Amino acid sequence: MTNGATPIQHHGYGMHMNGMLSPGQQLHPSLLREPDPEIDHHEPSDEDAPTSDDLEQFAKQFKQRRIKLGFTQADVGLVLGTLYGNVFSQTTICRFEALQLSFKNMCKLKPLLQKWLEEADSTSGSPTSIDKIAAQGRKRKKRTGIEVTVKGALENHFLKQPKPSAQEITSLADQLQLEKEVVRVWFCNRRQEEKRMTPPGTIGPNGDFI
Amino acid sequence: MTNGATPIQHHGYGMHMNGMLSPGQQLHPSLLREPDPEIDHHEPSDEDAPTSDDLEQFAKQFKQRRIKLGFTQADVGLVLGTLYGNVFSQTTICRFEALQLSFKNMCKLKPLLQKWLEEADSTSGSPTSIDKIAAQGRKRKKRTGIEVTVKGALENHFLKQPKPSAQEITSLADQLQLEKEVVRVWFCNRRQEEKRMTPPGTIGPNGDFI
DNA sequence: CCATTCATTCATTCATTCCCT
DNA sequence: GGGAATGAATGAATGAATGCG
Repeated sequence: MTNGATPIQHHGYGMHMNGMLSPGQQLHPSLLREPDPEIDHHEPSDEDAPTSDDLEQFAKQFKQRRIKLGFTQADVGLVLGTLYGNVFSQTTICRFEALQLSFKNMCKLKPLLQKWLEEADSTSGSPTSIDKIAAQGRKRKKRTGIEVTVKGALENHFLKQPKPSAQEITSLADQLQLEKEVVRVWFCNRRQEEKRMTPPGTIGPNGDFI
Repeated sequence: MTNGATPIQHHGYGMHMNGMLSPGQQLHPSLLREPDPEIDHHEPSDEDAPTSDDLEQFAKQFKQRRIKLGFTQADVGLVLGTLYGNVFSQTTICRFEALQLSFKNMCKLKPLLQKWLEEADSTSGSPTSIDKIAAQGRKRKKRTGIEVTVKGALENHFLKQPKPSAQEITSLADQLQLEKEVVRVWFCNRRQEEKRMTPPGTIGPNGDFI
């Protein structure tokens, strides 16, 4: 649900109505200000091309400040929308903090988050209307649960061949009793994983980079 | 998970404004080092994956020492925060001692508690004031009380089908006169329970493992 | 005070969209 | 048809409130 608080109980299922925060979620009190009129401030002004270290550093700092200020990841995502017109999900903020985005993507988001951080201090509780854009209706495929053992098999294949051909996918899907599409998507996602700032297997026990 | 390493993160922030410790309680630094004959101490070196037995052993030992030292579970949770930056609730410490966390979670917490245990003796002054970040009002949903009979019904369904679909949840909620969300959360929690080191139904009357 | 139950926040996995070419 | 950005749904970690003895 996500809908904050309405007692209304059932709505059609399968539809989205998304965009929502977790149920019962109450937004940070100071949420929402007006959209910044000059969204277009993308001067090459200062921070261009950050280094990996910059990003790592910033991400850490960002997280700390966010927490101190009492915002959840979801809050931040929403505020970005009201500030700059781009709403982001909790997922994305989470990934940013954990450096689980591509370098390029990190660079893109950094300025937005940075600006938010700078402005976050000013208090003000304006009310808000989070007008969630109402949904649009496509029904989403039911999430497929992949067995651990099956995942292992996929992982093995990936190590041998990260970009299987259509046929390989088909036969693999066949063997593993999965839809072909599911297998294809799995590989897409797995490949993306390799491209993050912190690819699988690069983080030490303490969160240090290797 | 893709890899065994723990991801960066740590949590423990919180805005809790409560004062959970009772006022009278003072952590007293009477440090008695008791000669525990059979401490299974791994070298301070690092954390290698402990076995279930290690954990069980440690948890028991930890509890004993904690009590001897005169700390409550809440105290420990708080001190961890001041020592290492991660505050934990009484609940979490309780779960640790009772092995009611996932194996992975137990492994994560063990080093911290171990370290605290080692250092607990040397203290005497309790430094620190917990920096309370002013939390403010994000309102929490009122806790729903679920009737015993209703719980029974949920439990039955769980045994048949631990992962009900959205529709099942809806209809169940309908039958039981509960909010859909409450039902969904109930199932989430129930599933988690199964994943603890000591799942429901595995403890004998004496607290022994089965 | 400790234990348990309902609830929230953070992390990960499967899925979708939008280019591209 | 793939890659990149991004999200919903789900799982995992953790807590507040309550129960209880």
